[in-house]
Amino acid sequence: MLWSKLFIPTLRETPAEAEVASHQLLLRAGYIRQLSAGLYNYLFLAQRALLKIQRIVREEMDAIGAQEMYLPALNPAEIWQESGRWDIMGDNMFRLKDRSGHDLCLGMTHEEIMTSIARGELRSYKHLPQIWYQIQTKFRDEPRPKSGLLRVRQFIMKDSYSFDMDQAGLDAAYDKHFQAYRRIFDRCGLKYSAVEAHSGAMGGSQSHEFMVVSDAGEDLVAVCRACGYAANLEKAVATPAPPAAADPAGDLAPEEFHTPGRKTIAEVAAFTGLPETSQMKSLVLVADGQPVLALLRGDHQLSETKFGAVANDPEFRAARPDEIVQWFGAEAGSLGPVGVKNMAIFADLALVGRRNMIAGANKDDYHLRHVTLGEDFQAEVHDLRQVAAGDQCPHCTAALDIIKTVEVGHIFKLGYKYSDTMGLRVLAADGKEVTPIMGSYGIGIERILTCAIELYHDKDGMVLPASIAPFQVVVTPANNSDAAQMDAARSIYQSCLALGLDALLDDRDERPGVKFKDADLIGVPWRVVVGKKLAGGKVELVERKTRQSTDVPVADAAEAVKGKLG
RNA sequence: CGGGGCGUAGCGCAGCCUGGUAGCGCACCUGCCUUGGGCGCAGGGGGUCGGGCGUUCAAAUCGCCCCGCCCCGACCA
Repeated sequence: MLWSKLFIPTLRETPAEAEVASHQLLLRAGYIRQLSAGLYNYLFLAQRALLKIQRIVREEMDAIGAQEMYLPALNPAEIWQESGRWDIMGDNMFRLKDRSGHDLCLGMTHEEIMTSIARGELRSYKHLPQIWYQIQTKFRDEPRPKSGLLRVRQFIMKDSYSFDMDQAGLDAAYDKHFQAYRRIFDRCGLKYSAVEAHSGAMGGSQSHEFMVVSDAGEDLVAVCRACGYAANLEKAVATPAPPAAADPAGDLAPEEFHTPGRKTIAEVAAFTGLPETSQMKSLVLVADGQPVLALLRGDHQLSETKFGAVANDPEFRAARPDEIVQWFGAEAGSLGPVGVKNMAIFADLALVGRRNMIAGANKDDYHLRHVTLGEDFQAEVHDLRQVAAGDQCPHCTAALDIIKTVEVGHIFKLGYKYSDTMGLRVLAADGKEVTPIMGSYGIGIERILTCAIELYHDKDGMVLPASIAPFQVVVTPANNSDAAQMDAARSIYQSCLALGLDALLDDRDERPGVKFKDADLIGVPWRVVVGKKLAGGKVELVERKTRQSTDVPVADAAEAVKGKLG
């Protein structure tokens, strides 16, 4: 295509509202423009790159036998009410009414719709297995859209759903997706890792997230550099560092002592001269309308995901100050488990085997020493704590790192949640009715582009992998008013097209510096410069990534580019 | 939702404290010039100063309310 005819509004300066590199470059390179918070216009270049990504996704999905569909984004409330997600999704779902007052919503994912298709048509085990997918726009009323295309309210998602007769079938569908995802992200040039993930409260038995390491990311992942263990922090397990001080030995009884004004773990540690690891942290939470006391080692953090799963209420909340006073007779700085009878008590694993710790006395400005789990109070023991950097890897005992990542894909075994609640049944070979088992698999299309930019850019712009760059090569005549240069450039451009390359001819009447800057900015992987060396029959072939330049004869230029692109 | 910041030409900003003519750089248009890393000269166009109400002879500037956007914490591809 001819650059002079295209709409590629590059910016010399970085717009003030953009913080992360990919957002800045997408704006500067003329890929996108913002319409509103979390809503972006994808201009020509973005659309081209996204189409290339979608093509790769399509090819790999088709290769595992998945069938593409196109489904409504506008959904009736009823189908979401059937699965129960009309209420669960809360404010994250865009809702509206039609002219006759019926409730509708904009789809966030398509489990319900896919299941509704299946239950109407799949009748026999002979119809299974099936893998269905779509590449479509999804809507989520994000509490906080941010970071350019990383977290938005309308985005393109590839989501697929598998239907199988049994667990073994699901395992096979899951594995097919795992392999297909590897091929997709490899072809898009991403550096990523598949990590064990939390599979949600309902039914999920196994789950992996495909994560790209990036400071722009919001997901924390615990990784072991020694053995390769990697897990989302929501799910990660590890052995905590040992307590900083040994517990007092002996079968001691709890003993009250005065701690005036000491409310936080740190204040009590300073006051008693004992480390935070010698204390029990008491948190009061309300799950399913019932109060729960959660106990952790003083220096540990509660994992909200783990607690939500254990308490069977992912929407749990912290207790209000007035509730705490009502239930404990003391304020939040002086709470402990001893004598608590009116609620469930959950203790974290790290408290097992500990003796004679410090805890609140349920009396303002007083704490207890010599508190021991199982002797001075009883509790259900669960894994409640969030893993911290420096904890020991559960597989090899090396120290874990915690890194920031972006989730580009997520696969998980749904189980029977939708097929069961929405009444999907087929007849098995023995004539008995069976509920098929499902899997659900997503990929964020824009996130692939965003992550590629985050991973591959320099001070001059994007350095996109050729597989997803909007153009593979740009032919740049240095001086438009030199007819010989223009003729040669046009001829090379035509040859590139004839070889099937995605080529761009920068025929703009601009100075060479402008053309070079723009080409660098938008991230075209290869550039053919037609300039002074034309007198000697040569043009330059320049690689965006390395800046390496080689001279090639005019007649060979197009073939040379094709060779470089493989 | 809680906390913080910002809103003046397409972009980046100054002006606001101390009220009185709306300004700078880039971009854009015209002409000349120039042609290997965002050239130079000359001329020119473009503004509800986010919106509303108020104070004042007079408001971008002071006060109140609202809206929008960005950033930090609770959610997801």
